[in-house]
Amino acid sequence: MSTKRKILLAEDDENLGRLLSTFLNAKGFEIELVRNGKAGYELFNNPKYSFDLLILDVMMPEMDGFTLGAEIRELDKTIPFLYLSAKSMKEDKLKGFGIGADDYITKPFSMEELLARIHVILKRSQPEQKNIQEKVLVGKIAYEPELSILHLNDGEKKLTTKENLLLRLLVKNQNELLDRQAALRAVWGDDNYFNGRSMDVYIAKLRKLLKDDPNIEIMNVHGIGFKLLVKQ
Amino acid sequence: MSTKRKILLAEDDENLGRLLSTFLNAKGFEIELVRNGKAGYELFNNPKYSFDLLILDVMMPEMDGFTLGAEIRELDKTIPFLYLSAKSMKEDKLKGFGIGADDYITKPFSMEELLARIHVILKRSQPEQKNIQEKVLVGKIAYEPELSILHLNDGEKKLTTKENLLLRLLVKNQNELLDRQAALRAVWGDDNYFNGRSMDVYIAKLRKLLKDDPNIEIMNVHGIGFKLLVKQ
DNA sequence: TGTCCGTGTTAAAAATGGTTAACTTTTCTG
DNA sequence: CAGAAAAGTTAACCATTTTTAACACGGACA
Repeated sequence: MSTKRKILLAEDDENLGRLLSTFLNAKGFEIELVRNGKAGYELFNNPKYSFDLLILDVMMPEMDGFTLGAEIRELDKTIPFLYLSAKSMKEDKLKGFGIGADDYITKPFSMEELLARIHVILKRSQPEQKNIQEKVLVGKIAYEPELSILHLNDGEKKLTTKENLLLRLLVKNQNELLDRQAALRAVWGDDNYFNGRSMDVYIAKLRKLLKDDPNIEIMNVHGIGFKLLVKQ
Repeated sequence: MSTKRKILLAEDDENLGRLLSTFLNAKGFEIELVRNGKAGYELFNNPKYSFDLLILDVMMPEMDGFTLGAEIRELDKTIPFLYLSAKSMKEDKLKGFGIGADDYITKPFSMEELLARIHVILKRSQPEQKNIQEKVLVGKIAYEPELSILHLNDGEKKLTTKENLLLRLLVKNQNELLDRQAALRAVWGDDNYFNGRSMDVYIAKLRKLLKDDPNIEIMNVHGIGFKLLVKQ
């Protein structure tokens, strides 16, 4: 599981700052909020922190967003940042892009649009190169989710699509509850009764496969879901 | 600096189309202009062309921009595209981003802003990449899509049209899912039952050819599509 | 303690895919 | 332009994957 994306938010408007902070936090980001450009510059430079994205208000006290963006660009040629601005004058936008911003959003904007644009930037700026070699250890059984392969005592077992999707979910939630409905929607797209019975069939199949390691157990939580228990 | 960046512009408004075309041309891009979604899809699919960026109008005859973007995204997971739209309704924007667009620009916009946003996208989108070059290595097998040639252990194999189109798609989506219907529409133009069976026959042929490298596998994803797995 | 509901398990049915070969269409070539 | 060769499609048969059905079990709760 990947770690949280860290965002430096420089916004002097207290309300907007708190609002954005809370919203993005709820969406799974880690936010550091500063109230002026100078503080933003210092935090960016503080070696204890490192960020995946910067969101800069254009108009701020101490040091405006354009200056901040430019100074940061001097230090880091690739870190993505975007501007929030009350003005929508063309020259400002062009100035922002000229400094090297990845986006320029004018207020008022919808939270959801900001979120969508953040995702676009992160997708392009850190292309997680998919490693199909990735191997996960489930107990002492090796599992290659990208290749749908389980390495058992008596050789490799090629998993079917559904087996693989379900096992992947269970492993991702190792030792935590995997909600029944959530799993159904993720694997079958719909949580109706029949898909539920299909899933139960697949749970049985996986249990049979995972019997290889006696410390692994797929536990049922009555009426709620399943839990893949891996005892050390 | 490499060759000119190629842009596919899908815009039904004749004036705007010509204007954009001329402007971007003057800025050093090579533009292919089409007037509806269907033509856009066909040009994108034409193996004689390859693009660095797509600019899609949302409202177009034959096939709207959203559908076009979605169909293209099925065939190519990484090609960047952006929307131009007269509407500025939030849901539309979110729909556009949801499909995988890199930007969503509402009319009227300034040419200079469009240009700035194009540069941002091109800067971030991997220039080294899956855009098929002259010669590609699939595992240790060399493949020349333009010439329909596969370099196998025992000499060159000249591929037929269908073999080549299908392999090209698989290679472009290397290690990612190639949707069954999308592939059928791209290669056969229609995803009816019989074309599906034809494709299965061609998958079998390609498997036989690719057996040359044991690290290559065309995996089926039941009911969904195929995945060309290339293990290093 | 009996009944309901959710789950466990197995088997059969249905859907989808793999492969080969026959057949049809297209392209090449004399 | 005819015949051959190549390419593409359809058919048939078998294998694999997924869904559905059937029956059993066990916990929750009146």
